[in-house]
Amino acid sequence: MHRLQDLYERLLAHFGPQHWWPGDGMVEIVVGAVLTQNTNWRNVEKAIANLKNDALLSLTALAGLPHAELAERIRPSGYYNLKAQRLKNLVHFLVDQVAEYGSLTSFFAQDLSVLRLQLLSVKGIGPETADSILLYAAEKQIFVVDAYSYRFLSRHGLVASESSYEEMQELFMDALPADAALYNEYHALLVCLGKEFCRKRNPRCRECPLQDDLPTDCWSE
DNA sequence: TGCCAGGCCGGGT
DNA sequence: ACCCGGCATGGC
Repeated sequence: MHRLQDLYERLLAHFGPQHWWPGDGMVEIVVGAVLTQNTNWRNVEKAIANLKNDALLSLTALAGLPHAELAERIRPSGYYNLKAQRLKNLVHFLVDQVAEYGSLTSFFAQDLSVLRLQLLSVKGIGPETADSILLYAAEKQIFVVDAYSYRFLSRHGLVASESSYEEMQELFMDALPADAALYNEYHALLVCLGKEFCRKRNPRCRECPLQDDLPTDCWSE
């Protein structure tokens, strides 16, 4: 068994299943993926609630909403002008795809690598956002790498020096069975671990469930 | 109080 | 090909 599989089992045993984005709809997942860029999820929830309360959580509603009104709704998630534009870019792209393929589900049924390149071509959609959409909305077998993933791999000596996003992604995907549900949980567990034990100078770092495997006290540094 | 959160882009070396 | 500033709110 690969080291990364063992670490996964331990994280799962400690934190339990996280069940990220369990079925609130593809549009909500897509919107959340953009809004959570470098932003606390709690702030994103407020923004999504604003949209949901006004029945704006659909591609057509979002596409027809003026920039200022969208920005106002998503204000709590931060970078609201920037994200309003990025959401617009993505929504317009998806509306075009729905027009061509008939539905979001049909569009997402395409080949993974094709979808990924298309998403990355939308301004404001980078690797992590694209992969989050692919994994959590399209349910593709793709591992989502984030800031925690690098610290995790680095701290456990699984990457020598700074690696690219794609290199770290390959590391996980080569070590694990190709399983979207597994990738989903693993990513969520890493975020969970990071939130609790990866804060800089966190005095609770010795309570980290993986502390036994670590050479020093705090694996965040 | 200051620091940070589930990044990405554009301009400068 | 990297490095860096900008983007912005809410929570601890």
